[in-house]
Amino acid sequence: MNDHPPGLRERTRRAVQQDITEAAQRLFVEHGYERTTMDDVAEAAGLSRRSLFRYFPTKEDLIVGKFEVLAETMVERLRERPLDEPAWTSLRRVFDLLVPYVDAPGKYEVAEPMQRIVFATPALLASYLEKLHRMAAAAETVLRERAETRGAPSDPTDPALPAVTGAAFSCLLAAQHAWLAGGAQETFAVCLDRAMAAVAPAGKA
Amino acid sequence: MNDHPPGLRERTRRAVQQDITEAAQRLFVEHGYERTTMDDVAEAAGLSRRSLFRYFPTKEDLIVGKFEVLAETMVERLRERPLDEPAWTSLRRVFDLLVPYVDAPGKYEVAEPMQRIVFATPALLASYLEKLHRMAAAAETVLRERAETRGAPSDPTDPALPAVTGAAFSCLLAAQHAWLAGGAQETFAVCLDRAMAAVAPAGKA
DNA sequence: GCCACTTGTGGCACCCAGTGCCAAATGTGC
DNA sequence: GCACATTTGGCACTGGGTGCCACAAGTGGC
Repeated sequence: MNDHPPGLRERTRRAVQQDITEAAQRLFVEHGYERTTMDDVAEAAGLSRRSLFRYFPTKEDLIVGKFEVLAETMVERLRERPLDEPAWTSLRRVFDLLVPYVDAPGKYEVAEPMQRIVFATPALLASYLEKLHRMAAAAETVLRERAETRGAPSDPTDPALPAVTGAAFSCLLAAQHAWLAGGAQETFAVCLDRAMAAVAPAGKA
Repeated sequence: MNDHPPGLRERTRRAVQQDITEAAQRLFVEHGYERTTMDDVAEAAGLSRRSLFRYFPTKEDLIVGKFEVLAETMVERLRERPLDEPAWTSLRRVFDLLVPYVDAPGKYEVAEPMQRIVFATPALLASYLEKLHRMAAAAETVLRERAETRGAPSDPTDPALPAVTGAAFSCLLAAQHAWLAGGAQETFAVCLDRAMAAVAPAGKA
């Protein structure tokens, strides 16, 4: 709705946001997530606690906040997939969006400790799982629309579609976990392929 | 380790716990989860805030706490399944443990609003998803052990097994959601069957 | 350049979940 | 009954998060 070339306002905001995440991640790696307070982050980022909360509404968002944007991009990509493609394949292709986030050259050193922190911190893991769940729900909606334009019944009370999309996201999570456990010796994309091949639903839903 | 016949101590504790959950659920249904404070619950249950936190370490546990026990029972049941049974089938059978919690006669009126609250409250949903994830991890461990006693390689960095167990739990979640959406016109067990049939992995992991 | 106007900032007080500590009450074993 | 362990509740404190408000800073019109 708003595609002005990014004004100065917006750019400084993004810059500050970037500064904050970097400062926060540094602190989290150094002292641990739970032992780092929002005051610490604010001080390290050079702004007031009150303003910090205007950039990141919750502490969790300092880490898992970026998935908000990702979810939207994912939905867009999903719409662009060929209409006759099986849902499972579409989802696999859409997950490629995550790849640059984890094993792009150079990104690993940053992404890896963050992911470890997420899996090690109950509150963060919970928040992350919830975000994934919302992404899955959004994906499900798109898939349902597509099924209908293709001319399918798609009973909203039938658990088949949510089950399949949910399973796909479980594979995503399993792949992420395996990638971490294996010390990133394998590509994330390879882990993802393995995980999704292991489940590979029969029904095209 | 401790199977004394439940002493008086333990019994009163359970009774109080029961009272608290009932009071809490009543308040949650009446005023909503987030607008109900722990002080409110304490007062309604007739004990001090401080003691309330000794029975339920977090507010979320007032609702999703019971899953702790459930997870243990699930693991036990999983061990009792025949060794040559495919993981997917074992998991389906184990999920039957949940059935009495949701559509036992009479339980519906209590279980249904609680589930709605969980799905409607981000914090609760997150907490619930995390518990499911832990259950899945526990199940995965058991399945891995079983695979090994059966004489299988089971590389701990292979995402196949976690993917399959994760997918199964996704089906569980989808079934629950569908059951709620359908106003419980279908049995929960039926929803579960439908969801798991829709995914039905090819590899036996 | 000044003037209105909108937007971002920081400080303050506040709410609520959760914890450590301690003294008083209450139950348990002998 | 007494000595002991456990439970309880009060209190003060931490930390995440919000509403409010006064003030600074960018923005646009002239």
